[in-house]
Amino acid sequence: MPYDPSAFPPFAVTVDLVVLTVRRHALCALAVRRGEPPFQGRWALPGGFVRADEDLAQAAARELAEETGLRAHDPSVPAQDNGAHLEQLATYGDPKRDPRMRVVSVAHLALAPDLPAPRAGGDASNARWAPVDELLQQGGYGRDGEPVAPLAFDHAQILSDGVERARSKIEYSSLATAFCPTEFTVGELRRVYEAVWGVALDPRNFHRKVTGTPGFLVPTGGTTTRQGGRPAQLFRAGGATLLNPPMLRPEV
Amino acid sequence: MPYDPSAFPPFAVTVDLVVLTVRRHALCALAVRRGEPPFQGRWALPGGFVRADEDLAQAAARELAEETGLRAHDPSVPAQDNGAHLEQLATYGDPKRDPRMRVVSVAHLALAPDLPAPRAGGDASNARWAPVDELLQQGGYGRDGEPVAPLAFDHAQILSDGVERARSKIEYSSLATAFCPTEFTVGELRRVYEAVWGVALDPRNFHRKVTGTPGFLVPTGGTTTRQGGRPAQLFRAGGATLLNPPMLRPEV
DNA sequence: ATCATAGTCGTCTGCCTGACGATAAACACT
DNA sequence: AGTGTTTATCGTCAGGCAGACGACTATGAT
Repeated sequence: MPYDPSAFPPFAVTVDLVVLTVRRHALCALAVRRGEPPFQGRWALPGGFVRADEDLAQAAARELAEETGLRAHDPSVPAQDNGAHLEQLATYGDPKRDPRMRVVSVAHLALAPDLPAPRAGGDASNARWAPVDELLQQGGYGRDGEPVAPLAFDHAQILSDGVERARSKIEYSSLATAFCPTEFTVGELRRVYEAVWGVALDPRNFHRKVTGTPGFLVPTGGTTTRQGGRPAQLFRAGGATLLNPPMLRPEV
Repeated sequence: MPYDPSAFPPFAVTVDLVVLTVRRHALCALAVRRGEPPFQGRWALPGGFVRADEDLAQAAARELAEETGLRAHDPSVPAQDNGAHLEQLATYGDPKRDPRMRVVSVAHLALAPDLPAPRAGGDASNARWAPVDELLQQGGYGRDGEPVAPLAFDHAQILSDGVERARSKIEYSSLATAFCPTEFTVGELRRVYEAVWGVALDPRNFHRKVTGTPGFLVPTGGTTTRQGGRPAQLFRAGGATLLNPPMLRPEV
């Protein structure tokens, strides 16, 4: 095909973000309320246009910072604090996914520790952490009794893909620690797995597995009783990124 | 951010293909020679612009058919013959990746059985299957003694990501069968794993593993001696897509 | 003091893998 | 026909790891 600038159609390119966190034992995603049509008033994933001089990862990191104040974890700086994990998820380009024009969206997945209230342009009522089950259920009523509308555009599909990616990725990587604060206990880490997978795990076997995997956890020396019960050792995430053998997700 | 058509820059969107196959015990990728600048005369991955009314997967399937004659496997039709596996790989959007203009490329990964000669616009000299090691090595000389130039654009990165995806995906899925003809032997399947991973596997343990995994292989009843030696049973790919427990890749 | 809660250490059993011996069935020679 | 070579296939054994679960420890709440 010879090069002809008129031979290709112009696209708008956006990044959309699936920002996941664990709050109150539930896997939650960041949702923002749309202020203008289409889908005005509906919840959607945060996102925005990629700028002319911007890489895709930069655009995703910028949007993440704008929506949450989080800085993305630079993979070259292992021991960075309070940064979210950010990775490209997939790209969605159905010709009809945006009724206005042809938009290709490069979705990214961010995993963040539990945060204070979100902010969207300073307006808290237009951004919230919602349990992913609630965001993904079609119709019906949420836990507060209000009717639930499906997410705008194809964002339910994107969110679903992001959740699936997170579920499988914590199996074979140490990424579950991205949901935890800098220092955390084995029990807190276990509750992350339980929230993301939606299952109950045996505390004894889990403890044996994570403390026995070299490089996964580094003890800080401190202890805490913030969960009640016997004081628990505090750990930081170790240098290992890949878990081998992986953490096994129970059947069904 | 209010909607303003002038607020976003226009992008060109392309699909690039990493088409992998196993030939003569080596993992090979399809490369095409560029006929015009930039990178004129250099090898590149096949690809092209996404059309105005086309989904990304459609565009990838169209390019795959144009370059190889392969039809992409429709995931909803399990027992389809001679179709290639096609999946989205990742999206590359560095502002400077194409010197002409801002191009975002949605790379796709295709796994195909060994094919006759490739064709690129009917001209065989402009398309070839090349061992991925050869395409990825920087400079130096290929096996035929000719100097090796790096792939055009960021295609070395894309190819490298595609190979890594294929290597990890055959661990926990039955995708290795996508490299095989419709009917194949356990030994042929083992040689696929050996070529993709670049390791030697124990034939006895491999045989035990694949024949013992329910749904992976279905015996057709026939046998063949095309590999020499004792006749081997022929199999077809079974319905299972996920391998649990996975096939373990040897260390190092 | 007693209870509830959470954390930590052990034990046992079964499954899976890696290492490897042994046999089987073809073909290519002599 | 016999011998060697090649590939396929079955078996055995030991070690590692996961699931199930018992036991004990150290807090705070009542």
